Amino acid sequence: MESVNIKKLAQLLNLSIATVSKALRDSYDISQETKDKVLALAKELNYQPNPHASFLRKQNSKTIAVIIPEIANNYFTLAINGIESVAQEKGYHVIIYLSHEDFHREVAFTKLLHTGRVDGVLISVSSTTTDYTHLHQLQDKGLPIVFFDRVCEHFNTVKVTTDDYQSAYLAASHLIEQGCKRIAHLAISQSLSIGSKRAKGYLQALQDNGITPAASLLIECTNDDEQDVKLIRDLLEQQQPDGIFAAIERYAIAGYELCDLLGLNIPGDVKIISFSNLQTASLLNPSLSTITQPAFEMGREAASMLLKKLEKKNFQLPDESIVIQSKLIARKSTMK
Amino acid sequence: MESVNIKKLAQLLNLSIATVSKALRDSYDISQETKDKVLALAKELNYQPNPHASFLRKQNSKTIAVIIPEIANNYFTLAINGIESVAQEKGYHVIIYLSHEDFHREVAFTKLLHTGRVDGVLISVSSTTTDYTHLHQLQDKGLPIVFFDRVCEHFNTVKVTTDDYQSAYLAASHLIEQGCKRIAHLAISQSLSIGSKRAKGYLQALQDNGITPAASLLIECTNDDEQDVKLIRDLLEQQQPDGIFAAIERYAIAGYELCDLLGLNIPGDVKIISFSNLQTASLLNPSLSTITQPAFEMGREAASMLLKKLEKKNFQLPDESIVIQSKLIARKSTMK
DNA sequence: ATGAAAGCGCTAACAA
DNA sequence: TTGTTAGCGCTTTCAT
Repeated sequence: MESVNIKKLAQLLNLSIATVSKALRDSYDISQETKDKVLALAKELNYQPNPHASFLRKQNSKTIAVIIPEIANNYFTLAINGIESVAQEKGYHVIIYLSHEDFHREVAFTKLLHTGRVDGVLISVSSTTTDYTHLHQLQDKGLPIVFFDRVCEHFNTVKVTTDDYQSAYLAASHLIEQGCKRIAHLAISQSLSIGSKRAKGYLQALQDNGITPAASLLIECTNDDEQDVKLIRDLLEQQQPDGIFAAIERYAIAGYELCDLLGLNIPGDVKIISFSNLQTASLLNPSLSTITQPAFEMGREAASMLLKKLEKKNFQLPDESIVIQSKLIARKSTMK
Repeated sequence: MESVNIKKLAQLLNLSIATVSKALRDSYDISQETKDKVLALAKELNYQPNPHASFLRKQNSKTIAVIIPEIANNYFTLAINGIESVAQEKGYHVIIYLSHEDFHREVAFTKLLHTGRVDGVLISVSSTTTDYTHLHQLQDKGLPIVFFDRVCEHFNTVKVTTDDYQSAYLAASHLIEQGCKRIAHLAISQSLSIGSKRAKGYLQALQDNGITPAASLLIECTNDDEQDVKLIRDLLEQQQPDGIFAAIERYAIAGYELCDLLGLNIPGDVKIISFSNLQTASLLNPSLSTITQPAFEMGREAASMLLKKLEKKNFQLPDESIVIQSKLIARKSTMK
């Protein structure tokens, strides 16, 4: 790779390397004339500063890491869109790491970030993460971290979430309003912030409406499709719920498939509502009632905070949650 | 960021920097004893080599760029999964760039890659890209480029595609078999490789079955949802096709929504089949017949070739197409 | 207004 | 077997 570097520009212009460097950053002790010459040549040769060399001096890489559990997931792709929109605007590069819901991979990734590869980290933790020392170690090294969606509550930084408790409460309440009595919750790992909040919202809604929650109706699903199918099938067959509130889209999809298989009518036999960012929710058979998360905005907000920290020397990431509301959209799957 | 570097290790161990460096890469002229000491301390302090400093010497960043038009798209997320699986296995980092179907952004990204930020590029070009000089310039600098899905036919490198022509031919043939006479094609930009191939396959299938293709039934859709809706609506209302073959998922979704709106029955009034990697194709109302692309495998294959080139000094990327077949899955939307 | 030179962390050629 | 040193491309302080 024979690239154009400052040295070459300097040679061609009969200037010193230092002068060229300063001209490129528009330093005020370089004459306009020289600047013009330098800029013109730089443009002509498509000069790009070497980011690695810059890093060594400036200690910044203009790169951020995004660590997420998976990517074939509408929530996360929309969040990435939000993140990328901010990154592109500010000239940052985005490295994507997929933990595949595996704590050990997540730890391995963070280890790779200990030395300058990125300037900051956006993370939504894996469902098997219960220990956050790998992230604390990163933070101790001075790397800013911002959480989104699946956050660590007791971490001194910004955490961008949606109103999981409230939305779950509304989802369960909606099922009750539509006449459901035996409402099941397909929960995601209770060690996740979103898992416990959504479950709590569900439980509270039942209680507030005089329904005693049954342990047999609160199913903690997994990351394994096959196992989830078994769990949900058992639920449908043995517990005969008349309402299902799915904590994530994947569980709702499995629910649809199983109802199909078992000959259960939605919403006649069982009504379903789910946290979901599915574009085709309204085209499903029947259309799926959803709690739609502000995925793009969450990504955007998380990235904005991180980049603000990176760009403004006096700005510290506050220890606070930024909550952006979800929307409940009732469709046919919860119709009376 | 006060990180552990080689200097610090050397000081703590009373060794020279060079010795430590060699011990870390397991050089054979360092004693086992020294190696053990070095490795132990490195592990204890969680030493990570600074990638930027390494780059300056070794001219490799262990990073690849993935440039794609968009990410909220099942094909691309699956492809990224494939790419990431290879990258993770080989210890490479993946930077994602989203061109949002905009040629100028694509060019801007490639400009940023001219100086060592990445070792190689995987790209699926934007639908507004007709000029490939930005990519030739990159290649001229010695950066290996591998295309996938939306390729540039006349580019001297590996191009990973699916059998677009053949699959389109099959899709159109399938509609004919199901009794369709007036078959429309919702085409994607004809300047894209996939756009023209899919259209050609469609046209050939009609001709081979004694149907004269009508220009009014070949609609080139756009990147703008609103405009597409108008185009498809006009098609449905004015041309009354009894079959639609959509080149990409998004057009089929729009078709579903419009049939709903216009009171057209699928598959009674109009049958629909689409290139699509939608997970919920079978849950739509009615379930959608698809040509499902081997997205994961395509990403995996493209990344494998690129990394092979990066890792093996004597391997040159051949000027060839690697074609992985798609599968036609007939569902209710094309039922007789 | 311009240039010389040090140094960021690392590797590798060469010396000891 | 270990150490010294030059240099990757850049920024920045300090001369000139």
